[in-house]
Amino acid sequence: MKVNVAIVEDDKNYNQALKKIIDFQEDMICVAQFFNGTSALKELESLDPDVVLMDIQLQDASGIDLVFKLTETMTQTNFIMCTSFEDDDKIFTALRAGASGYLVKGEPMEKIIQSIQEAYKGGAPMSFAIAKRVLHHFHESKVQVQDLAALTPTEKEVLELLSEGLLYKEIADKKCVTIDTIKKHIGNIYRKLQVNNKIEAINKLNQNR
Amino acid sequence: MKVNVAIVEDDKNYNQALKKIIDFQEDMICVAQFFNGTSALKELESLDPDVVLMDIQLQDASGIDLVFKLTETMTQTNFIMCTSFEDDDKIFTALRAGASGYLVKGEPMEKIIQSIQEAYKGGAPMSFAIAKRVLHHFHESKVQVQDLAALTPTEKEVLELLSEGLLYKEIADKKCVTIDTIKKHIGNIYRKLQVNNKIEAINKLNQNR
DNA sequence: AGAAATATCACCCAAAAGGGTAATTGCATA
DNA sequence: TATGCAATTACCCTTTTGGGTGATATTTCT
Repeated sequence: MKVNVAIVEDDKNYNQALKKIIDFQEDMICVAQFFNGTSALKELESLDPDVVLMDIQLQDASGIDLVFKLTETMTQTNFIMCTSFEDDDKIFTALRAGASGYLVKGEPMEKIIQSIQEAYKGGAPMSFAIAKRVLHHFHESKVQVQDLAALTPTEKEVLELLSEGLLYKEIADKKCVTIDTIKKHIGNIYRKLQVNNKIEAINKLNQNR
Repeated sequence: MKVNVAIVEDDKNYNQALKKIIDFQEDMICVAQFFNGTSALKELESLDPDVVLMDIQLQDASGIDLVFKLTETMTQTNFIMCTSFEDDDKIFTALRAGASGYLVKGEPMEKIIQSIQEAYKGGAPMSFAIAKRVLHHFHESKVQVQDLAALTPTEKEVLELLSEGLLYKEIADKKCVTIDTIKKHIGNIYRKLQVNNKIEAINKLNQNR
């Protein structure tokens, strides 16, 4: 059984080139080519391809919006975003919208073929530049861990509950202590984290996870 | 120039097998083998390998802690975590600690070799199961976007400022309106998001990005 | 054993947050 | 044109939060 691939790409030459190289593979076939977002949005769902190569920048639509809408119903289809510029924000927006992979244009054809197979198998094919950004996204959390390390176990627990939206009183009830104790803990937390209110403390917490 | 690889793995057989297959490659060489965390922590830094294959579960240490410490100084080295069980939490903790890739044990040797090369080039090699989890991590954000969509542009802006830790008064000054206006906006935000305080509102915001 | 850190509770006070009601203006759409 | 929504301001009130000070018991470390 061949992998069914659809292409949404408004550069006609690139679209054609993709189709050719895909059809040239033994184990995959290009079942549809779209040159704009409107027709893709209308017809892709009924075609139900295994993998879609989706250009991010179309004249009449954003590839990200298309993926966002289409993934609602096409749960079996894997979308690979293709873009000519590596925009930091767009990577994460696209992945959140439901994309499985993210390639920059200019990848060698063999990398694209490999990515289609990887997406089909449930992986997350990405260009190196993109993978680096995604990694960096996680690595960012590493800064300033020493701040949180200064908190005692009780203080960490209180901060955790605070971050869930509990009031002082609710935390006190949960821990079976008075509200004054919680106030004391929170005062100490603020001093150690060098912040002045809940939000700033929670932001510090979130930076570290 | 060959890629210098170090192995930290307490399963002696697996460690040996890895070394053999690495040394068999033309373009890489195993420069060190460690069978416990202590010796790895002491000696890895001076060896300065290009890529380290790091077992997560060592008898005397956690591979994640090792990576956390070592990446502080070994900024040029790429760490690939190896684990026998795919623990959801551990993936993200490891990536945050500074790992470049994450493989489950049982990958074919060719996948491991390919991953070493990918890590060396700055990519993020991952087993399919892991890539799926990472993707899922992003896809999770997709739920409940409709809530935030109900906010007017002004309300979104106010919520954004609120999430940065600004006080009502500071938001009012920044937007050159009275504090009562801000209170009104925030009241509307809470109603639309069905929450009762800042923290809950900001949590909803963070779920969507 | 003594010192330091931690966890607990109490009281006071001011600032901030949250909820309710009401009114005005402008803009867009039915 | 009318209706509704968005944005703005005002005033009322209560609860929550944050900061300061001080005290006591327990645990931890030296």
